[in-house]
Amino acid sequence: MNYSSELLKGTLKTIVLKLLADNKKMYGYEITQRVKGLTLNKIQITEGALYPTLHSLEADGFVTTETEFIGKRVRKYYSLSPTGKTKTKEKVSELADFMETMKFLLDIKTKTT
Amino acid sequence: MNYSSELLKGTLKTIVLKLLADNKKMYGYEITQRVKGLTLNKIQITEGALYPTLHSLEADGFVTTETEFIGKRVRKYYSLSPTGKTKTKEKVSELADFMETMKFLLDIKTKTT
DNA sequence: TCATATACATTTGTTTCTTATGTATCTTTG
DNA sequence: CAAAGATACATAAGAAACAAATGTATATGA
Repeated sequence: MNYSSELLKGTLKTIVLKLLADNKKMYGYEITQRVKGLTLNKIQITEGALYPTLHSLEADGFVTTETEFIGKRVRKYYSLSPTGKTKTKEKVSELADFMETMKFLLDIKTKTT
Repeated sequence: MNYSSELLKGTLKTIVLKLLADNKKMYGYEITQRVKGLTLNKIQITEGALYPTLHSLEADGFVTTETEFIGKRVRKYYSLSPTGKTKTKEKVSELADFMETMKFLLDIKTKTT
């Protein structure tokens, strides 16, 4: 089982930033596998979502990259920049706050009628 | 303050369904005000988002409508259908599950390097 | 050798929202 | 009493963030 696709929207960037904050450097494919493993296959990040996200984070200066060769195959590592670390804290705490709000909304038993 | 807009994506339908489950019947404008009030202005549902969502829920048979006139002004009430009630439980529990997963992902302190 | 996994990337949708616009009535306030 | 703001519906155009599909290439295991 995995979640209906619309739920991931808006959280992917935060997930990626948080993983980079916890792991110093990671490459794209590794990120997809890590998330898949950590969430027991519930969240599967597609390549069409991940790579544009990583490129966008790089364009915004939140991550830096270094290319490494494993045999003949290229591997592109991503690391947080100083502003990226600040951004990560903001995004994570915003998402945590949002989840608290959602939890409250989903639990309410208000009666008006 | 309010959340960056992308966070609401994917949760709006669930919020609406849950409100209807708790309140028997509500009209569109009322829903926007209720959410605004309950979340202390953190979540403001726009009309361009809400009405298409309500129409979509109706088209899918999850809600039924009844029109009422307050003076000369029309007011359209929405109520959950039986399948809508089932759908609500599904969506709410899926979102709750997703939030648990996200909470876990955001708290991890895995070290690999 | 052939399927699967690893690893990057882009293109073309689709969904779901925001912003803007439109219509109309009701209420409050200077 | 006029004008602003609130109530109440709706749709259209555009943006954002994904999924799905496609492409290229190397490595590995059966």
